[in-house]
Amino acid sequence: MSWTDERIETLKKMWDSGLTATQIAEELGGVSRNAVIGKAHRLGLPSRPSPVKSNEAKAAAAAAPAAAAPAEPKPAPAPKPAPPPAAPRPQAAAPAPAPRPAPPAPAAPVDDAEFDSDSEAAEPAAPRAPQPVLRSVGPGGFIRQNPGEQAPPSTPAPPRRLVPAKPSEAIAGKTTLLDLNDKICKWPLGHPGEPDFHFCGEKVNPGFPYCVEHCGHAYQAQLPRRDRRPAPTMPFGGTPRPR
DNA sequence: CCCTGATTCGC
DNA sequence: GCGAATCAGG
Repeated sequence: MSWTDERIETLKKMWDSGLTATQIAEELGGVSRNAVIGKAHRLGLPSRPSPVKSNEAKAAAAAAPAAAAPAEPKPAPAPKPAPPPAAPRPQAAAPAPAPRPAPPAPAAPVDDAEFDSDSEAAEPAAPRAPQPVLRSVGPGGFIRQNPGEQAPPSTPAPPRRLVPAKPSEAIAGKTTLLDLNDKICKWPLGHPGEPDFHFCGEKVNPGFPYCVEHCGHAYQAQLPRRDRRPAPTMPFGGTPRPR
């Protein structure tokens, strides 16, 4: 399989949606997850929380002893033909202030307790809210980071597809991956790979990856423990609606 | 073990 | 440019 324009586009969007390389590979078909990752990097797509610590400082010595390392534990920073002006290794790439769905976490129980105007100001309309301890919940009931907050290296474990990729052309008028862009709500509905998997598609709340409505679901103040329910776990995109 | 993404390097 | 092999952390 070759990287056609459409396939690249799909890759970008799925990558941006926080899907794992494996999921993307399966969805695209004909490619391995390595291919997806390799392509993603070649495309310059933003790095995502990887299990591997990003030791920028010491990373130098961690080159590639596997390929050809006879027996020379020479940690000497091989003076490679380093480009004079530019930085040697653009390892630290932390641009996207935009939160992305991923970190699984003890689903934050969200009772249908509404936030009145006189209550906590957890309005999504206030992206730069001074509140430091304002957690939010992502599409699977995942704890999310606030905009501008760099994600701690939490293990991304988006729900796995349980069904093989299907042609899935049963969806018409639905917002598919191909329809995603910076302006529309990326709130996923259904599971990737399922015939009816699609995205919200509403206009996003500026500064957020979701529309106003889904921001309301995604960004909520952490409720007091006492008010939590044991496990209101919500499957990936399981029709997030107030209970 | 499994998973993940990052990186390298032969093609 | 591509991606298998490999690395490395969780």
